[in-house]
Amino acid sequence: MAPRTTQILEAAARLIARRGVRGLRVEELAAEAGVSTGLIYYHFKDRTGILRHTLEFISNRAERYTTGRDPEAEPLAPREELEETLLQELQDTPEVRENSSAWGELRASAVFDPVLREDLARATLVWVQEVAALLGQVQPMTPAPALAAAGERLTALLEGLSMRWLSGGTQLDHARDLLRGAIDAELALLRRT
Amino acid sequence: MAPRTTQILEAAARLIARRGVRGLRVEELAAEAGVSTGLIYYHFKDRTGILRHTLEFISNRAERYTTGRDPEAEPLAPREELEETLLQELQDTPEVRENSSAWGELRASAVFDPVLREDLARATLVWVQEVAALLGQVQPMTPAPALAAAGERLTALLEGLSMRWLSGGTQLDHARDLLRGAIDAELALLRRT
DNA sequence: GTCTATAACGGGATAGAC
DNA sequence: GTCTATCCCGTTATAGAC
Repeated sequence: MAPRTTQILEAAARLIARRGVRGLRVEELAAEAGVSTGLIYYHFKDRTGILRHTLEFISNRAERYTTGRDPEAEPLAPREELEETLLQELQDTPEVRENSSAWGELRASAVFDPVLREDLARATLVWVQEVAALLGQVQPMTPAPALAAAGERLTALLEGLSMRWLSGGTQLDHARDLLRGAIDAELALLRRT
Repeated sequence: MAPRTTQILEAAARLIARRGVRGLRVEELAAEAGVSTGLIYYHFKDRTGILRHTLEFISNRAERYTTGRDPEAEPLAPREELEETLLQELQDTPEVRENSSAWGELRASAVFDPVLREDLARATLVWVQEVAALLGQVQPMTPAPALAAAGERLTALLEGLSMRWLSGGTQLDHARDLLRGAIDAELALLRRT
């Protein structure tokens, strides 16, 4: 990917986090990225193309910051790794805020835009499986379907909590507590399976 | 509320469910409601006014269909009532689909539109408290904060699952199973409190 | 690949008659 | 309260030069 494209996609992620998919103006994107509108259409064809590529860009980036841990640090216990992975999405840093609000926007847009659905479903699946794998490390010997279900619930809950946080209804700390509680509940359930 | 306004709001709910908040065109709304655009602006002032009132309309309607049960039928056991109340939001009927997708849209819009936040927060609170009360009937003697937390988690999860359903990532039946599982998990947790 | 300039259009909002 | 007609602005998208 050319440096210019990356630069545009970074700007798009920033802007979507700030104004939403609905508020994204191509001209504003051009200004934010320091390029012309013409160049954007040259690279991404149309508005939907911009959104599609931004979704892809965002989910790649999320994988990176989820996976990437300081190699110096001692490896975490499975339980801590699970918790940390999930709680990482509930932090008030620019990058997380960007990813979360862009993700929420794209999820909402996908309801009405079939073009976005496939990419979104794929990215979701990857995420669910990652969480399910972590759950499996905490509770080995658990049947795969139970792990998958718990992974789906935890990630769906996380999306719900993110939206409430971003839309101002729920304080960040509170959302984090709620998520921790859900992890407890799910692990307790798995233990009984 | 005048019959005309209701008629317009019903049309708005339908249209938002079909096209999204972003896709809502005032002119199209007028056609759908069988009135003129002028009348819409007369009643609701501007586009945001339409959205605000539609949100209110939708959450009132949701309360109604949640609360309203055939008085002939025998009263449900608390556990069944809880489950039914929550699962009612995961049904493939026009009314539920409308409410859910409009709700999701408004939630997503509120992230970038402060005007919508207050109403949304209030409507959410009512809903959470209703679920918490039902949980309290299933598990009496549970401390209120634990009930509130479980209520918040279940409703947030439900929002997350709804979005996945509507955006095509998760089958309806599967979403319902996942929700039932979460109810189990939460009740098990409450029992240990 | 990148820019500037502009075409083309959609859609929010209002004025004024009835 | 309700309608018709219309203004006008913001936005997407393209043409064409460099």
